[in-house]
Amino acid sequence: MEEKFRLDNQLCFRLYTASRLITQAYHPLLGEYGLTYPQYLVLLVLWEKDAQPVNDIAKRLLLETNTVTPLLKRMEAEGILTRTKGEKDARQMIVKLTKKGRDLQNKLTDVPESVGSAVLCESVTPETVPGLFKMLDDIINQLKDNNKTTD
Amino acid sequence: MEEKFRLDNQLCFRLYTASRLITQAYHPLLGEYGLTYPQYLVLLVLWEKDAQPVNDIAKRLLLETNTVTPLLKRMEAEGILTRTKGEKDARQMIVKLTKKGRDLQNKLTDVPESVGSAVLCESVTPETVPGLFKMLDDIINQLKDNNKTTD
DNA sequence: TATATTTGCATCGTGAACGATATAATTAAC
DNA sequence: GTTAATTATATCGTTCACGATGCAAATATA
Repeated sequence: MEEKFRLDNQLCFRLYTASRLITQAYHPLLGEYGLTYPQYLVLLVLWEKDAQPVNDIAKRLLLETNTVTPLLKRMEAEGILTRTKGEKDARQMIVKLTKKGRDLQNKLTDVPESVGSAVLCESVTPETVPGLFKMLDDIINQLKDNNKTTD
Repeated sequence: MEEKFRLDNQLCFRLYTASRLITQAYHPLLGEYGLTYPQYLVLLVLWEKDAQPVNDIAKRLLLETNTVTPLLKRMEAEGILTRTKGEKDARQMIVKLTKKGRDLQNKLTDVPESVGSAVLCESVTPETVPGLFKMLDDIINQLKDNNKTTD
């Protein structure tokens, strides 16, 4: 009874905490440009491929549209992107970066390395990161399917 | 420029997503008893050691008290725990489990294994989990210190 | 071509996270 | 023993997450 409930035996608590702490590490870097971490994720998606419907962005980030929509609206209010009705499909909202949104990539050029180096430590090195990625990807794929089929 | 900004190269996005998806896996199991995942974490802490001040619970979970206080109030409203002023130090609020809070441990007895097995996959096995734990712990310790010294 | 179903997005409500700030009790400094 | 600094907790405002629900456009079915 005791052992399985010990906080120190919980994978989820570690993931939850590590996620929160890395997000906090991003905070001062992104905050300089008025961005939050989820907004930064949206930028990563749009820098890879501009002009996507809300749904594609949500799917890429494994989030629901009801999370992404308000997030996009705030970014629109900041002048980072535009949301325009799709021409082919009037239900879609096509999200496009503005010049300001594109320019942010240059301003944030040091962010990935800065956070990356903050994370490096004894057991997390350029050699071990691929293995860590593999495990996290497997967990994500496992649960992504699981949380859908169990509906 | 391209490569370092690719979503697929981001450790944080993986941690963020994995954390969210595992939390979602807990949801149906905990929801049955009206609990959220952070509330479950509070229970884990109190099951290990009952009658702790708010600060000790917050420190254990690496959360701020302004996150934990409202959480505890909701749990108090549910009759899971009590919050009473400390006798030795009147600033402290001592958090104690009620019978209902203690009894939840028996009701949730299958939760750890249930979620644990949902996560198991090719690269995440009883053999590899300790290594994963080590990496996450190192990241957490690294950033825990970092986010404090950089103040 | 009507009607039913699905799809894409939005709105609403609740519960975290967390920075900033406030308040009261304790401790330290003088 | 006042006053100053610290500590423990709480309050407030903003931004996610996300379940539930609503609505309009598109697609499938009869």
